[in-house]
Amino acid sequence: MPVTTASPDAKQPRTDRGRKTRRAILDAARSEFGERGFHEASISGITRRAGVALGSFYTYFDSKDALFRALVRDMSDQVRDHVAPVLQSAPDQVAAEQAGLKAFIDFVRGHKEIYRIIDEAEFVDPESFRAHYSTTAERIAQRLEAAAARGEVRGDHSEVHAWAIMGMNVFLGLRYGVWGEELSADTVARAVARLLRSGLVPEQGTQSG
Amino acid sequence: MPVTTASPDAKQPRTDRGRKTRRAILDAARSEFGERGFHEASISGITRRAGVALGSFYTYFDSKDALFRALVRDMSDQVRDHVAPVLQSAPDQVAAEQAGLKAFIDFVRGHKEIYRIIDEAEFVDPESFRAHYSTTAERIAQRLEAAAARGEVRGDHSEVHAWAIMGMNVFLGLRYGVWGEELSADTVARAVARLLRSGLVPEQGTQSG
Amino acid sequence: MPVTTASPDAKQPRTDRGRKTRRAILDAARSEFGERGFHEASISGITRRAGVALGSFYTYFDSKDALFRALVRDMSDQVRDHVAPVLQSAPDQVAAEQAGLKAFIDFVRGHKEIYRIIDEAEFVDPESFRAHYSTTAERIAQRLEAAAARGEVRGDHSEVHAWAIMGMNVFLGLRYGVWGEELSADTVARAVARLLRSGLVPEQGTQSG
Amino acid sequence: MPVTTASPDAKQPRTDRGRKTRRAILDAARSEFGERGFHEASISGITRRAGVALGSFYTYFDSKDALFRALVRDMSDQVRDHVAPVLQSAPDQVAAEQAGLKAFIDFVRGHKEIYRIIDEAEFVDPESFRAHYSTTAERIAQRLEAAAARGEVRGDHSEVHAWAIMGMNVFLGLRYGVWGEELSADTVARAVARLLRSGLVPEQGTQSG
DNA sequence: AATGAATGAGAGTTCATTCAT
DNA sequence: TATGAATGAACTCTCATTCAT
Repeated sequence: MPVTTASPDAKQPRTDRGRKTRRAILDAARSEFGERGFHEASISGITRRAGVALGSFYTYFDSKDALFRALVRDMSDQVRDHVAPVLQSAPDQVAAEQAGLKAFIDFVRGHKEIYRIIDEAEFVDPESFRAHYSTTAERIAQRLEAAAARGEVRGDHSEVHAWAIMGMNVFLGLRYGVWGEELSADTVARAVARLLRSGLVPEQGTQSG
Repeated sequence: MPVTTASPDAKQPRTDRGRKTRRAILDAARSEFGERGFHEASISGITRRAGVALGSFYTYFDSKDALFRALVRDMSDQVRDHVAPVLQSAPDQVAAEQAGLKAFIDFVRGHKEIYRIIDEAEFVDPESFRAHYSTTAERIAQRLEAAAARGEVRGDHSEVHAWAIMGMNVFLGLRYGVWGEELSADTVARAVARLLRSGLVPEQGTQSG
Repeated sequence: MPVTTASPDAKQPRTDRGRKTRRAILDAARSEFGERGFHEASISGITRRAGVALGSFYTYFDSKDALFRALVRDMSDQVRDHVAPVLQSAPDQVAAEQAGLKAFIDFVRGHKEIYRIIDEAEFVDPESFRAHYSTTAERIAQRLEAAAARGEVRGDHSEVHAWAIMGMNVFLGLRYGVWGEELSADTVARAVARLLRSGLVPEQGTQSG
Repeated sequence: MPVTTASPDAKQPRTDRGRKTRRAILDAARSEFGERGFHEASISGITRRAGVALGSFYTYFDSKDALFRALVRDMSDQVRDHVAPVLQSAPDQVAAEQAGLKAFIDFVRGHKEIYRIIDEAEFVDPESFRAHYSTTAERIAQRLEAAAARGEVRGDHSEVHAWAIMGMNVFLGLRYGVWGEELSADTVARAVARLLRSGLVPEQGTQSG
């Protein structure tokens, strides 16, 4: 069992058959919650999709809530794992954010249920919801501060900037990842990078304040 | 019949007493939905808060869903009405967005339930949810395009910029309006305005790309 | 007020306006009960059809049940009033029953709601239901006995015969009055008369196997 | 899968325990619907009688309506199964109808709830109601036509005769099966048989006034 | 470990009836 | 006499959870 994500949920399967059942339930839950939302989703619907008996659910999860929490953490981790690598290899911080946004939109296009699941945590399990966004924002803020130390960006208001960037990313992911794909992920990310680099106002150098 | 607010819900009260009851139910619903969320909220809880009988609810609303929809539209309109005026008097577009964000955070601080209600529409009544954010983004995009015509901002990718700005505003409202008030609305709005004006990267003029 | 049907329902209107309102409610009730049945029918539906306010209903009727009872008695009387006259002028008893059945089917074709209303009394107000059919059967039995005294029919088992005749009439009315009109009322009545006159078996007495 | 009773209702029990529970609910429903009628009957009343939890009802039936439909079909089949055998062994068609009516009245005396249940279908599930009576009448008509081919009865108007016979049977069952037992089933059946054989009119042709 | 029947609290909704105006 | 808002008991149905097998 990995140390970092030792879960307090217990109910870990002890046999191979068990592991397979648990995995089937988790996958089914992702579809069910994604398609119908937490409240409309039902345990019986999940076990039906998973092809296991209703009662088996409680062999692996304590409750509907516990399953949902596990799923939110899982998806949150998946986003991070998908985006984190591309941040490393960028030449500067703005380029890193650009690459991150592109990777994020790409990920979202392949996992459209992520919005319904993470956003619904606001109602089902506010702690998970707060944890997800607080952690994400903090990571961005740390990157910005490191970049500021390297002189790449201004160092004031890193937290505000972090939340602003996260907000942009989330809504652009919703708009161009889930709702429509009129623009390529790359186009969107480049437009945002330019905004981050020099703002919206043209001909910066010649403006008199 | 006024064109702007003609509601298709019927069930409008015909007496003063009726109007007062309907208003009481709406107010109670705002609290109940805000505090407990749509699914945890109950009609009986709402009528208890409103001080009317359970059955009276159905004198004015067709269903729990219909009430929720009415509420979402109502709050959506309220935000717009609160923010719109301050946009007019700004000297330029960036200043307008700054004023708008400040007004928005202020509004949110006085109506913290707005997030729970509008966001939950994603699950309860996706159409309202989409309508709210699509409309909001379009309004921003139009402002940007008008500003571009005046030479105040770049005119490319107005839609992307609009969604980016809306995303920033929403998350900053959540962070500094609902979750905490460590920074003044003005401080946050100024930080964002500077980002919009000239980006995150210092000493713009001397960078060689 | 006629002596014979002095109703204990009280709530008789005292003005012309009142009489018109009461009549409107009764007519509306006939349609509503006929179309939707007693339980699906609603007082508000009836008053809506009648074009009067909900509360006005209770000015003229004590309850939904009382209205229903009034209606059953009313329709029961109407059938009788429609059928009775034709019985008088028949040359013999079988001819009378033939004329009665024809008149009944004709009446039913113009008042298809009668079955739903009278039959539903079995559930809503069993006493009305029993009263309607017992009275009808007794009337037939008395006619048969009078006819037997005149030598027109056999005199044994008049009650059984009365119920048999009533049963035939009711189901033929349902079949050829309400459900379909493939045969004329006259054809049906003549077929039944022949059955009553000489039975179903051909050439009595001379049958060879 | 047996062809004859393949029910489209799904929700069939898979264990013996389940089969017993389903049966208990059906039996309880028969009593409850018979005593109180469809609308006054309640699911909770049924499950209370059956000695199972309220929720268990929905393990085996989709709705109150679905249960009612199942019951109507069940009782309709039971009558047929009870009456059909005695029709076979009669020497001629009139004798068959006599035996059938006797069997029917006997059955009704042991199952007085059958009228309330089948008749209420007119309001709750008109299709079942029509199906029951149309099918019954058709069966009688076919018997009459076969008998006509054998020269036992007249062959004209078989459908009218079938509905007439069914109507007699139904009302005589109500009168002497459910409402009172003043006459034996046999007496009633013999009186009807004589009517069918030779009509109501005495000594055809030799009557002197 | 797996099954699926059983449980019952709790929800939204309807509508006959009352009553203040 | 007429109105229509207010009432609340009662209903059907859902589903997370438990448990005997």
